[in-house]
Amino acid sequence: MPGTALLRRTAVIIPIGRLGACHACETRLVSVCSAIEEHDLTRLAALAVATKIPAGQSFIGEGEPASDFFNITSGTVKLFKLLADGRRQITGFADAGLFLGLAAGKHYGFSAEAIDDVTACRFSRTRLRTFMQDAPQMEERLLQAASSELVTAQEQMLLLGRKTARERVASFLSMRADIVASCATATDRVALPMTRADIADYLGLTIETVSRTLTRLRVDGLIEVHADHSLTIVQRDRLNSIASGAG
Amino acid sequence: MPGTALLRRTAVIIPIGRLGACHACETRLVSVCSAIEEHDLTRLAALAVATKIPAGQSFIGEGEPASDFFNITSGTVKLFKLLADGRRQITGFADAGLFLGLAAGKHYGFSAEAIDDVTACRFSRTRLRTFMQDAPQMEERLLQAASSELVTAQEQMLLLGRKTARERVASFLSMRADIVASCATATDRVALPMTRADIADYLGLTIETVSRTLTRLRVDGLIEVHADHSLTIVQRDRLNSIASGAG
DNA sequence: CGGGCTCTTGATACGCCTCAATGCCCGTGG
DNA sequence: CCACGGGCATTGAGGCGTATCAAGAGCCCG
Repeated sequence: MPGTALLRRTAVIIPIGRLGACHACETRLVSVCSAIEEHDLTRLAALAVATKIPAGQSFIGEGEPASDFFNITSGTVKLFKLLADGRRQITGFADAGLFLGLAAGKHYGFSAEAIDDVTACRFSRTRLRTFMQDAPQMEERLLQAASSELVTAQEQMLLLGRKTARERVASFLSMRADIVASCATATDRVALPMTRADIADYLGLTIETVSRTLTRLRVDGLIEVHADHSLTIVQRDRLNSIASGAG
Repeated sequence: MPGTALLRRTAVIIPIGRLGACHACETRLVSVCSAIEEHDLTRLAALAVATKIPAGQSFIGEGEPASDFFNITSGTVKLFKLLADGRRQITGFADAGLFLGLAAGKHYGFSAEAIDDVTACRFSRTRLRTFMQDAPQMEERLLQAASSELVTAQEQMLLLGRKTARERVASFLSMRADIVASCATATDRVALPMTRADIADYLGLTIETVSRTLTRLRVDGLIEVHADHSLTIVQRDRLNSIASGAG
């Protein structure tokens, strides 16, 4: 069976204090906080607890009471679900700017672990709910965020249910390239902070198939793989057409 | 390739008028409208257009401007995405009470088609947005609905990425049984209004595999299949344990 | 320089897909 | 009334894509 993984849990997150830094937050423009007006930002800042999460640290466990939301400000997080025998499905990667914790009722429906060193703003759910009663733009923004995540989720279902390994990997690379493109820092290098095992568990494949598929994409001249966990997409259109099933 | 399907589109939905029937709506208690207080219901009713959608009718097309929300009041709808060559992934079935259209930005990210005869309340997105400015409970309720759909979506990703055919079918039947159980009408019969092709496209399998798997579950004494597109689950615990990967 | 981890590559196995045939149900028309 | 046709479901035989098992290379870090 594919997707075997161990769940390491240590309940240590390092709060680095209420910084009141929402005004200066680099990710504010792309994140849910962008909806908040100047005079409300100070109140929001009072709710936010800036935290550091070291690489490899698990900080949300499926089934635990859903007490907090997180807004990632740097680094990358993986979200996943497990079966009893250890098979793992990564349901998404959360990069800087992403709001985390919407997919939860009373309890989290997923687990979360930092891939590299992560900084995030933590919000108490109950306090944020109180805050939203005075700041309906925030609630509207969260609804937008949830809608956008639903679109992404459905796209991923299409990938998992109907795409071939080659199409899945092409889709993944294309997606990652879009994230890079949306950042200010212009570069043609696509960073892949996650391991092959993570990519495999995200795409519903095995490590070996991901590796072989990447090799074939490289041999076919579609990508160039670099040593530092990054790669360059040489033929973006062909990659996209493969990703959409026309390749 | 599995999941081949034709998209039939005829833009006919039959409006049967503003009924002002929100107060009496049978699905109100389970649907998003449950958040609305009595004195606001009349205003909501003025927005809702009750519509009939005949079986087989497509009424939302992926990529079209997302103009409306729908609240299903009877019947079952399938939501799906297509690849260029016709491969299809059904991302969900929407039964009575479900609110439809959250997974959309400016344009719908999916298509929708009635499986059997469907009745639904149609809401203009822009008008509903206006309504929500005075009725924040509605917005909060929509956020809840979106969260709940996200949880379901992640569960489905786990199914599509990591479960075997047997586990997928067991999960599907268990899910359907839960829906029946949540209804007032107590019965041990699980109705399957959708075809084998629909089930296959929902589970990321082929018609034949679904059929064979159902046969095996029947031979193993876990279910009884009836002639009228319904079945009975004989051993619910064993089915559940198969569904969760422990089978 | 060794140990562990990640990644790649090869040989083989297997679960599900593909292709094909048959049966069932039901609406239609003679 | 039955013959016919089309859609849906079941079942079987064989093939293919991805998983599994196994080995080795590259790399980081102590």
